Amino acid sequence: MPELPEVETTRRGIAPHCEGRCIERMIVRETRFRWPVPKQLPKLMRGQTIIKVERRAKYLLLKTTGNTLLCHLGMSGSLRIVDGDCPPAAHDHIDIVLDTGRALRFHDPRRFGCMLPVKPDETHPLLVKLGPEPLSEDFTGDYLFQASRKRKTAVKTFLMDGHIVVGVGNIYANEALFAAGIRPDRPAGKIAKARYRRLAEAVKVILSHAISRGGTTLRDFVGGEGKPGYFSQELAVYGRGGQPCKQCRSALIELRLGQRATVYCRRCQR
DNA sequence: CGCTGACCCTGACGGC
DNA sequence: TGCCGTCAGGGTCAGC
Repeated sequence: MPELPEVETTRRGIAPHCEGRCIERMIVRETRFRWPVPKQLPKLMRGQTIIKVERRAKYLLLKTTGNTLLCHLGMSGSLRIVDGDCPPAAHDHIDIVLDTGRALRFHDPRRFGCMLPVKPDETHPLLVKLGPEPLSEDFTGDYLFQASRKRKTAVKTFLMDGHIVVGVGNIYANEALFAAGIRPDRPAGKIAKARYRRLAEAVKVILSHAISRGGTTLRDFVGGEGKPGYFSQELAVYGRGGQPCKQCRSALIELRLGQRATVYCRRCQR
């Protein structure tokens, strides 16, 4: 389940194989995604050269000499480089065939992802209202403090809201709140500035660390070159409800906040 | 405007 | 063994 580190890992994996390469053709075997793939997409992209592979939030942007391809991996998606003669397996829905003889292959069993064209110099509506990147200098504890005033929602729900900050999904929200010593169900508007500074720092440290390790593989995520990320043993709380806290050994509490599994330590998080 | 819950989808897993 | 219900999850949208 790709979160920001997985998407960034994918970007770094595919960029060297894509940048400067021409799209020979696109093969679309399935169009039913979160938003349908437009019928004219292969025709639109054929012959364009990929200039740069960028990331915004969990979206990948393949900038070309024509349209930009906006791609989201959803929950189960992956984008990897395959040899041209590699036969498609189940759920290998889209191939972007490059002039190197290889192809960028979009695999997405649950089809929560998307692949959409964006005209040059346009910003897709999906990207307009996004909050700052968590690893940018715009994302600070002071910013979180300001944005959270008068908000009654749980701090974890607040942290996962893409209008506030992008790319912090369920796994990393749980982990960052543990690292910062903040209870996930505490109302966002009632948390002091100093604690938000700790939280912003924790988000940055955890995301950077996960990127340096190639993302968190929980089930079957693979990066751009097909290499799995590190497994989940470094996670302090996520998926460990009922097990002892790694810091104080008391049993971790598991509950649901906004439909999401939430795990925390009653003693270490206040 | 803020917040909650439904929804999209398939694979994994547990119970019987 | 095999069937079936439940869960997982990001992000958008409808409704209050």
